[in-house]
Amino acid sequence: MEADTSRTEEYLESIYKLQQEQHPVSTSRLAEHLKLSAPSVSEMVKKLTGKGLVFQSERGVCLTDEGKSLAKKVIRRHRLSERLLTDILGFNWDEVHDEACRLEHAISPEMEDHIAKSLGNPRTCPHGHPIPDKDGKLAKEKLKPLSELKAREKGIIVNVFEEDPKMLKYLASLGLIPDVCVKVEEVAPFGGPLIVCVAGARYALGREVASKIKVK
Amino acid sequence: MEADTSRTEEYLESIYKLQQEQHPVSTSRLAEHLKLSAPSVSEMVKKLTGKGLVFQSERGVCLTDEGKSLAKKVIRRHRLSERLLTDILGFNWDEVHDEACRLEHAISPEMEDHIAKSLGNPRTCPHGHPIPDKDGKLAKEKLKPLSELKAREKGIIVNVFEEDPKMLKYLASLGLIPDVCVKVEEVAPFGGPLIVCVAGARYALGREVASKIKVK
DNA sequence: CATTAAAGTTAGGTATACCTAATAAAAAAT
DNA sequence: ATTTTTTATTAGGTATACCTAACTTTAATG
Ligand SMILES: [Mn+2]
Ligand SMILES: [Mn+2]
Ligand SMILES: [Mn+2]
Ligand SMILES: [Mn+2]
Repeated sequence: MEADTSRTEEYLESIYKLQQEQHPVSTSRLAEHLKLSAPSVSEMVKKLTGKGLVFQSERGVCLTDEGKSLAKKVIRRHRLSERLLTDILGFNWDEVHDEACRLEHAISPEMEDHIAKSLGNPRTCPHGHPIPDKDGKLAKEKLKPLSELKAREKGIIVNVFEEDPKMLKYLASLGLIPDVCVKVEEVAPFGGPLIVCVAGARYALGREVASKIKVK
Repeated sequence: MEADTSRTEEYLESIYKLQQEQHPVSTSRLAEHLKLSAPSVSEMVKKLTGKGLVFQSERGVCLTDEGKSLAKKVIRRHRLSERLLTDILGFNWDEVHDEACRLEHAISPEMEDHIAKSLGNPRTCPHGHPIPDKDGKLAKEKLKPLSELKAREKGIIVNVFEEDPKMLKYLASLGLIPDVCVKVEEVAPFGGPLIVCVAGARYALGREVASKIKVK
């Protein structure tokens, strides 16, 4: 039962996020996401294994139940922080990720409760991702990336799997934010762009970008 | 121009606060306030000296101009955090110190600005201490401890120099909070208690406690 | 199948910030 | 003026979390 540091939290958070895209998380992806060298991550993963927070399968790192639970606590604090920053402090959605990534380690359970209460127990972060509740329960919906819609199909944006401020700013400038209805007008062949219609306007969106936007 | 860590900030903050009570700050007082061993503090002070943030005089540690400036930035973030916690998130004044002491290191200049703006540029923290402005300017008033008032003298509480939650809770329960008018009814001799009148009620207050309450 | 490339780990090292035990210096008390 | 006490520092050590360079293992490719 060793003390848990903010670095531990940061690793677990990253592993949790990455495993949503691809299940066992490779050391190299983790290192890239955390902007650390591979050996640093390799070493830390060993320590996390020792603490019973992760285990290493054939193809990569997996969270244990305890690790998953801690990760969700961190993610709850992260997403509540983001909401605090946008809804109360007037930040834009593209400015909150890094800020929240620091705040999440400085927030006590009491502050977490106060934020949740003040915000009226929000269900999602500004990017549309669900906020785990106190028991770690996470609402999961069946979503598909916008890039998989066919021509003339419509969808409502649920979330945006992206943390790069520039990309987020760009998406917001097109009105591609949660709860907005998008219609795919055309899909260019050979992995080409999508022509989408948002609030009456038409835009060409690269596949890569469109794959980050999850719709229902 | 080395990177500045949260520990550096914490030391400078403590030194700044302690020097207000007694100018050059002794290693032992600093160690006690930071809840660290004397050798740890001794060592860290040497490092801070190397960074040009403090210097050691005959009787103790003093902040350089750069150290003072950094300390005031930390204190600004601390006090703005406290205000955020009480005014927006609904904390009581006795619950915010430790929380703010962690938040202050996780807040960017942008967040600092957003908090200040959202709160309407508050001039003081919930305990009545002035919030340094962006340029480090600090409003200073001539105050005296409540314990120095004579019988039948009145004062308005400006601030409470105390961070212990229990004490703060006690003071709030008596209504001894900033902007409240207190009248000293009697002063018991030989360092005995003061009988004070607050909002029509009468209380006996120890000298020690009364010395923490600054009035004008 | 052999070679090359990618991914992961070991080895050895650094910086930061803490600790206890021992020692030195300064202040207070006798 | 000694002795005692307090205060400060040095010495030696630990934990955490990072690094580069070198090596090993695994996967991909000709
Ligand atoms: Mn984070
Ligand atoms: Mn988010
Ligand atoms: Mn602090
Ligand atoms: Mn305060």
